Amino acid sequence: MTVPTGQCCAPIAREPLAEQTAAELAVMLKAVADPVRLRLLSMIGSHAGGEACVCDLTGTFDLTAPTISHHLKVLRTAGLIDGERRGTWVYYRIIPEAVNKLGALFAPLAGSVPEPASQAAVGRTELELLPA
Amino acid sequence: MTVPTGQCCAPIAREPLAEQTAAELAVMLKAVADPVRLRLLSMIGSHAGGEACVCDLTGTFDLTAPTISHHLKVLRTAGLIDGERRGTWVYYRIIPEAVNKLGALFAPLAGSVPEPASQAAVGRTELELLPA
DNA sequence: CTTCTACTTAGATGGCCTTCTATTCAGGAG
DNA sequence: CTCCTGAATAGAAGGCCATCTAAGTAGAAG
Repeated sequence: MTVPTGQCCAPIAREPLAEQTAAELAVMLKAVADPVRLRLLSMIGSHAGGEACVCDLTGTFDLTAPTISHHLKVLRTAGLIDGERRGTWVYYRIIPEAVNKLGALFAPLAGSVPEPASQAAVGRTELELLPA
Repeated sequence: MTVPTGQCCAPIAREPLAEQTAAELAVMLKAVADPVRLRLLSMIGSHAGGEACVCDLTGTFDLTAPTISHHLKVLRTAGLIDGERRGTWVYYRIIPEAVNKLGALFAPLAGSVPEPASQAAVGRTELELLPA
């Protein structure tokens, strides 16, 4: 028994992903699988106050405003960020639950170095994959 | 100070991703951002013995063998899996470090519920993003 | 050596995706 | 009201990607 068959690894390595689950996750992953969108998500998430104005984002890239707007829409459609207009500017913020869902997919892979497992149930949302 | 500016969230929300880092991560994410490849990765990772023969994978999909082979090559090129031929069959296995790298990107996002942070340094590889 | 099976490579096709320019919408200022 | 700025939408062009069929390679078996 090389693998204990209990819960040992990342959800993705625990049991085969159902077809529909994979399709749903792929939508989110596809939104993040772009250098520009990945940086946008990172810039929004790391911005002071947890939110960033579009005007803070456009200057960083050699892209036109409509292109940035398009990428933001992709992220928003995938449920990763949310936008709100306040006066002249539009502010975007990360939706933590969505990001956590991606993290939980790959996160706790014990791998070749089986850690002492000292933080079993701390209130994480590791298994909340299906109730999308 | 709404955000402590210390290490609080997922790496992606801690500081803006560098351009090159985002490009490298996007390659890996793009490999995973496909329903078929996501299921392939899951099937390989969850297979008994930690490895799966190609013949075990082809039957699950309504796709031709060359298409499956193509997807496996994408996953292998991205560094997510590794393949080995033993006799007649070819066996693929997951590369845990690569999957961990994706997990670490999104994983420990405290989000709206700041947990007591009881598992600061357990030996995780959370910060091993840049030394790709 | 020939043949069969498992898998990969080569090349082509259709669709999706990123980016642009041009236009439109939303709010504030004069 | 009119003008200006910030942002989104519309539509088009070009490239990339998933999939297929056809052909090639690797190993076992007769």
